[in-house]
Amino acid sequence: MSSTPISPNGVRHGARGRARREEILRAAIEVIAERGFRGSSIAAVAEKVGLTQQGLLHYFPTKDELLIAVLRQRDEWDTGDAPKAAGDEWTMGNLATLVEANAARPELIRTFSALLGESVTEDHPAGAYFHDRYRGTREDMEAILRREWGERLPSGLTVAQAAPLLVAVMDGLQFQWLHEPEAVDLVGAFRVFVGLLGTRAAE
Amino acid sequence: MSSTPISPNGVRHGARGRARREEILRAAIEVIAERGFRGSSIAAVAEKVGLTQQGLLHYFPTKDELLIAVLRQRDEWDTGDAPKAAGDEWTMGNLATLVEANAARPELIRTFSALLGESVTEDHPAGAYFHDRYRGTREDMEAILRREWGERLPSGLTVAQAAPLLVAVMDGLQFQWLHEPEAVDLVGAFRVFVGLLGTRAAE
DNA sequence: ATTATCTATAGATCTATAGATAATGC
DNA sequence: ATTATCTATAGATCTATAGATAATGC
Repeated sequence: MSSTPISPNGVRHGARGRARREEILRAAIEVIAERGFRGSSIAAVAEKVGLTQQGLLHYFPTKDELLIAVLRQRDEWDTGDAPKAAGDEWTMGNLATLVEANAARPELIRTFSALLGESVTEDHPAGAYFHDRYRGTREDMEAILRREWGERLPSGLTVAQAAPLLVAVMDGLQFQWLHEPEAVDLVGAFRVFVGLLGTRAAE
Repeated sequence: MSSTPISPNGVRHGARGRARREEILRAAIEVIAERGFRGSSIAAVAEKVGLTQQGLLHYFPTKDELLIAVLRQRDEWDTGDAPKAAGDEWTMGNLATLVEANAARPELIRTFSALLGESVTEDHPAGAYFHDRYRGTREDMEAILRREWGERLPSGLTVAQAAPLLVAVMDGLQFQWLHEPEAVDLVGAFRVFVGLLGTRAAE
């Protein structure tokens, strides 16, 4: 029995193959940022890494499986590179730092936003991913808010009320920022919102 | 000289044609809600109204022109049907009512959200539209906020700070709501946010 | 005349399968 | 042996143009 790792699609890969897969995923993220998922062809991704379309299909047997892998990888490069020190819990503070880091990687944001848009259409291969992700993200936000302020924020909102708003503000600001980066201060606006949540309401 | 109105693409239409155009736009909105723009074919739209693909192209000579017309029409059906009495100014109150009305028309929201996502990709035919729309919407929000509370809101934010957040919350909540309508209270969450903006901060 | 539709069709793509060949790794 | 790639190709689509025909409106 070989101990060679098996990728989610069952194909075995050595170190060489693993590097190739990552290269392909990087290219796929770029292509999706440019044309969305439905609008992009696997041939365009293949060309970017110097493969034929059929060569790429050796690593990811279908276009949908490539997308699933992209979503996983994107997540990792996004939150994985996060400024959160190992072992530390997330806090409102480093959440803002994450937004700051994102602002430096517009292609990751563009890919995410394009896929988020497509994902609301019927039978989209990213539909389940976003459905689950949102549920999880709201829970994560609740945990962070609770750790920071307890069940009720200084502004008077409950964590259950604030969490979806926090997620909405992050997603929504990204769209405005992608369309007009000069006019929208992604990080600044996010900080203002966090400040609003944490401001004590008058009696 | 005929007084027959001329549509944006230069084709003349009588009452018959105008009704047909509207029928096509309604079908296009449905198809885009299902498959996005890049993912949908004009043939699918044509079939919905009982035309051949080539028959549809008589009314909208290219797929892109169909999309532009869809965006215009969607806007009209959205804000046009708004609960704002004729002549009245927009207020925070009927903004919430607009969100309420939207929640009853998920297909319009789905079309909007899918197109918004696609629009951040390169050379997308809706790119200019969304760019301009965001700029305009932020200005509209600033005007509404200013009318309601003056240059500084009770919470301490300036209208310039609050406007992009207001837009972001609306867009962002819609995505969460489309993915999990049972878990996200679109109208309720929006109202909570408006309340947050209008809550007086403690000294 | 003009408007509304249709048939026919060119010319691009796109995904995925089949099967060959070259390179690598025990 | 297994992995990495390639050529060939089937089978679907998709947009848009050309040109014919039927219906409608002054």
